[in-house]
Amino acid sequence: MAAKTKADKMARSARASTGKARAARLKREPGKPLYAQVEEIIRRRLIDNYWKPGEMLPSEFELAHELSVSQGTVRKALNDMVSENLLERRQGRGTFVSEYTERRALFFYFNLIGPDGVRAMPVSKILACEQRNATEDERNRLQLAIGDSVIALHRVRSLGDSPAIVERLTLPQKFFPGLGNETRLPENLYRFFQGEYGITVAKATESVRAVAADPLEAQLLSVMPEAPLLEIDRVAVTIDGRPVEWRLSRCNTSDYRYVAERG
Amino acid sequence: MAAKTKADKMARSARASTGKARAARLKREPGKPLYAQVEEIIRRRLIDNYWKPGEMLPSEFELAHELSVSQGTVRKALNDMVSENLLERRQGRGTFVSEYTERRALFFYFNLIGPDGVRAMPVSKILACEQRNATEDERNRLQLAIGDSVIALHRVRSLGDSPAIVERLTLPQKFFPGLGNETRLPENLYRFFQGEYGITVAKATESVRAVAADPLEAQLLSVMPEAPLLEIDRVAVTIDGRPVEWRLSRCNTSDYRYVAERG
DNA sequence: TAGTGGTCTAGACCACCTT
DNA sequence: AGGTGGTCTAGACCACTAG
Repeated sequence: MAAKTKADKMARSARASTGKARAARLKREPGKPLYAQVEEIIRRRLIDNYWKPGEMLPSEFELAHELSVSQGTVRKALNDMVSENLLERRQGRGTFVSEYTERRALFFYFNLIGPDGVRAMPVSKILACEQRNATEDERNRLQLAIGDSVIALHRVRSLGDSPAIVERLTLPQKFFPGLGNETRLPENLYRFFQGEYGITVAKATESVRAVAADPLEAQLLSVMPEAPLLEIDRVAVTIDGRPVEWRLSRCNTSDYRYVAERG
Repeated sequence: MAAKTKADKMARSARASTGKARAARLKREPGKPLYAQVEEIIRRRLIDNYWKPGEMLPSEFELAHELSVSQGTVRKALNDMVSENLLERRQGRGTFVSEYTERRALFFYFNLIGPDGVRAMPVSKILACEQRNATEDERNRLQLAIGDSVIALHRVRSLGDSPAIVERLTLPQKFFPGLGNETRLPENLYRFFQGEYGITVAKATESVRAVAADPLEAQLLSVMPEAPLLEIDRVAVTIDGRPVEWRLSRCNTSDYRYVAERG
């Protein structure tokens, strides 16, 4: 994916010149550091898919020359964006736009782990998929207007042979043209969003609480009605802060735990 | 707390020279960056309480001179430690050792929030406090040996007038000499640890799951037996990685949520 | 061997806080 | 006014990766 052909390289150079023409030459602005302006420009190009996931950016030196700043300033901007997980840098290789790999997805967006500390990709079965107008809750969570359409998914996910999670997903229709009443979707949804719709999920906010299983959930998860379930409420947003998914998961945590680091 | 008197300053200078004598002059080591060595030295001094919480460190220039490296190298080390929450830097003021303030404690170590998004400090009531030998679970969590003694606390914490959390705390006796069968402890425990025992909690690992309330918990929290509760399992560790507290909290999350950021 | 990022230095100037 | 950290530059050398 990261391998570069000569054609790729030439295409990139061609775009680079249009980029140079487009980018106003950076000038000192009071109260706004140069490196912040560099970050904005790079962020903009990521949002516009000018540099695509997995692609290599120009070297520090090239960027510095293009934007008329020093290499050190570009370096600070790039390193800042690495800590936002937008870029990855490897000594001797280059700077790359982050991709959703299986490993990344597991690490960042699936923090249920088994008693042995191992994370496993779940297997999903879609129970229902419909298009309809957003409810009030959905409009609030996803910043939608009255009358906006959403795709609503209902699915069960299994961890190690047994059903463990019941999940309701809501996606704004406008971000996913052509995605209709699917019965089959890939397990790694965020990579699918990125590959098929150019939607890059950059981060997510989650909150969790304990709830009692309703009869349907109890049946789907093979637990007693009223059994305690862990509810995970997640809103995923793009690099530019637009919410693209609301996910409400209810998990049987008798064998799994949700982990977090503090400090 | 951060205000500096002349006496403070002179005491610091006096210690600084002993520090200089102690610290081997830094030299290039293959495979180990200079800034990493600077970090180690500073970290060591924090662990030894050579610089105490709230205290100001020498300026970049002074540290650079003392360790015979450039100011930029010291800067990188200090900024790295800021992102670990060990230090705080403020333009025009100086670099300070992090303290547990009320605000910090709430933000980092109390992530239950109300429906309005507000965090409130809970009020605790201690039900029991005993000294005894560590159980096997406790030995594993706190890295203790057979026969090591612990202080075990059982308490109920209220959020906004109603009891919301039942908590069991286990502290290795060896870290808290003289702490016995207390019935009264301050609400901000980590600041208490720091002030009274020189124990600085640097980070914590938490995992959560949903459980059913047992009869005692149900009574203490005024919920039905078997009601779903959020269990938070936390191990807090010091700067040098020694576990100093195991905390098992069971929370009524009908009004509160546990939040996390991903990405 | 050429090109990349990683480290390190030295020095300039700015923004902010304290006195 | 003097001291602090924040920004920015320019250039040197090292470590790693690739062809």
